[in-house]
Amino acid sequence: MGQNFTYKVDNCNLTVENIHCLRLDYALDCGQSFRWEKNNGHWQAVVGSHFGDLEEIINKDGTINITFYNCTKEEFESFWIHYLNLDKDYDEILSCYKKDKYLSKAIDEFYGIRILNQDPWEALCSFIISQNNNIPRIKGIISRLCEAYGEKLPNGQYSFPSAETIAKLEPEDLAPLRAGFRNKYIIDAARKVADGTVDLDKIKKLPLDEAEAELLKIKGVGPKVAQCALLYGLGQVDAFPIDVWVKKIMADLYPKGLPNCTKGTRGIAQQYLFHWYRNK
DNA sequence: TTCCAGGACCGGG
DNA sequence: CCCGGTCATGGA
Repeated sequence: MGQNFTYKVDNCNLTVENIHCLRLDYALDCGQSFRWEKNNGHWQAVVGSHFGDLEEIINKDGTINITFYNCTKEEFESFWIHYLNLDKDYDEILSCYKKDKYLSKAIDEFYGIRILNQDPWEALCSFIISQNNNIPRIKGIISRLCEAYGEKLPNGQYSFPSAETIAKLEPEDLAPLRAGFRNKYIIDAARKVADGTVDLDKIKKLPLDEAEAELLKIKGVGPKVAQCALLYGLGQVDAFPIDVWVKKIMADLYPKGLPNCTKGTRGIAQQYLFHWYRNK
């Protein structure tokens, strides 16, 4: 059970039925991705070279459909399933978490959070920008970065600029982003990714500690940013970013550490606990 | 005005 | 190794 969704194509749109554990309001706006916007009930963003235009519909029986506007079967299968992790059985993972007092509360309130499979470079760059910063400003900086150096799509939206594009710039060139001291970090990351000093594809397959060590070669990437990049962009579901909130959660609620049931998927537990604790 | 935001760097002890 | 100050920016 859990991931046995079905979908049908109607004209240019594609509707997915019987989706378990995905609420767009949570998954797309829980501090893991900074480009999604909700317009008239539609969640919209450029992701890679794709423009996502998603709408969630709650049926009378409580089940949830999601319509992907202007989306082909091929695009859905080759891209969106992986991006949204639709083939991962979250119900099975969460059913195990429910034995824990606080995780079960977080799940009751925020069922539908998912870890996205974002582009490695975009996730890395975004979380470099996130350091000592707040979410509205992070979104603004990333938006200006895309407008300045991304590719303009036919619909007028901009893609996230490649590491190769950013690598050719100097920190001063990024002044209009108003990212402050992070400019030099963005450039250093882009250059090391572009020239292979930091090989993101290789890092995907490394054990967590070795993967983190590779990312720490970048100036401006510490443990927190590295774990975020690993969790949100490099497919490492056991990555565990510790920010001020998670630090509080661990001290207040889990002085002896997270329960065993989170082993292997600690990043998912982290996301539920983070969102729950921050919102209360 | 001061404080704070999903941190990291740097210097000194 | 660990500690505090510092770093840009802008909203509260």
